[in-house]
Amino acid sequence: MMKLLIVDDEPVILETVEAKMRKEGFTTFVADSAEEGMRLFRRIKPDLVILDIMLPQRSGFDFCRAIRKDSNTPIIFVSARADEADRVKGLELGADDYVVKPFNLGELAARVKAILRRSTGEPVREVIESGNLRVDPRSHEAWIDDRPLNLSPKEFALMYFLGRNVGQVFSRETLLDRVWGREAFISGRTVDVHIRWLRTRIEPDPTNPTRLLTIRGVGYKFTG
Amino acid sequence: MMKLLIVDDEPVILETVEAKMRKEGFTTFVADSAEEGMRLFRRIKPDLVILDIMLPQRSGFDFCRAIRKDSNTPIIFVSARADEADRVKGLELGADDYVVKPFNLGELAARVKAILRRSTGEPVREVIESGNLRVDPRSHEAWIDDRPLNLSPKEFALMYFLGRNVGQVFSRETLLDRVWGREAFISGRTVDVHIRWLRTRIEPDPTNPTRLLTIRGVGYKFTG
DNA sequence: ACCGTTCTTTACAGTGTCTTAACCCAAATC
DNA sequence: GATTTGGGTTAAGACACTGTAAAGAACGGT
Repeated sequence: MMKLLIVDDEPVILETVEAKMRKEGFTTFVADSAEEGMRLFRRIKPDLVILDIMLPQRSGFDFCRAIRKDSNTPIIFVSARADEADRVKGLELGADDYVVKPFNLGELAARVKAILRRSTGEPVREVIESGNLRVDPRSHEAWIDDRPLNLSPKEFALMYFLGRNVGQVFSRETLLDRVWGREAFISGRTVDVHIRWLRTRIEPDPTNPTRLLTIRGVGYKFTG
Repeated sequence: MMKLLIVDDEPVILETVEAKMRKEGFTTFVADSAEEGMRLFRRIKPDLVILDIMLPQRSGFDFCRAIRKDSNTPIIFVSARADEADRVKGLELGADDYVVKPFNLGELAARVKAILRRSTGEPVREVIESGNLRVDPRSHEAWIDDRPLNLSPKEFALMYFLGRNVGQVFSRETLLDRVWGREAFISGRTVDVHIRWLRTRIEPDPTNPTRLLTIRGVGYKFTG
């Protein structure tokens, strides 16, 4: 999970921003001073920093410089002033974005996501080939012997995941966690159903599977 | 010695860029408005222009047009926005490169040198052809079978982007990020609408698309 | 200042997909 | 062999997602 460090000397800002970002699914850490922020930064190595430049004694700038000295961690500046000089100074110091108070929380969240998307790059999406099966996440298509299999979104996600981990057994819980997502509170039996559907697509005889196997009492595995 | 003309209305940018370029061994001239820039341009005939398109009253675009009217002097655009439409517009007007703020000074210098090195370099903007579809960013026109499509700016930007990435699926979020630009805080549904409009232009039967496909739960892709 | 174009939002309808629940069967356990 | 446990299978309702139209806002040109 992505970790955010939020540094601001106004408690109210700190709280509201933290609440919003938690709701958006980020893990948050907060600091109300540059010193505390720096300590936290070194310890938790956040994926992005939301930083109020107007901390006392211009220490926001110092903080930014300190971070930039030995990392490329994205920084979003937050400031009460629309002062152009400050803005430029901020960008020059290596800020990735700049938001002026009062700001919209949704907008801030959107910018955070946009930057994280950019900096971390898209997750590696590579084509999977296993026997006569081919799965291409970039075009979101899958084939068997060049015959397209029109998988539904979940079917595709499940197939892609199993295809990346050929031969490994996964419990229903693990599959729910990694294919459905952590927030999914879903009955484990749902997995069975999707497995069945996948079988009807990739197995010649879905009732006697040869590639998508059940390991009784454990889970499922794709043999390749 | 190579002469650079730098045009930007933000004094701090002007200063920092000028300082860097001098240090890199260029002779620099600066202007903080399009008018002043045009005067200087005629007098000193620089080898390259670094131009902020976001000058007041869109005069950056006008300036660019004016230069292109009677010279091939390379131009590097600098902009606060990553907006695809602007980018296309810029390339259409004859920009040789396009740098988005906040930019790294070293990177800017590198681009300047690269462009000057290939004085008769390869064009950055390329025509896209895919089946009977042709998209030309220089003239900002698109055709199907030589029949012009009269795309609106956003339609064009979207078509151009998808055309450069045939077969790849893009989420609404990604499209907003890469076609609309970083500053866009826009409902994802807007993408749907533009997709629909594009379909009415390039699909024989927009209700049953064959080239501009929906990947349910994921996004859209252009198959070519 | 007006008008036409383009962009964005919103609402609603239609439809594909997901999840659940129920029932049945097979395997393990006693 | 009876009982228990786990998985297969199916169908139906709930849900989420997209298509589409239309209205309002923003923009540019005259």
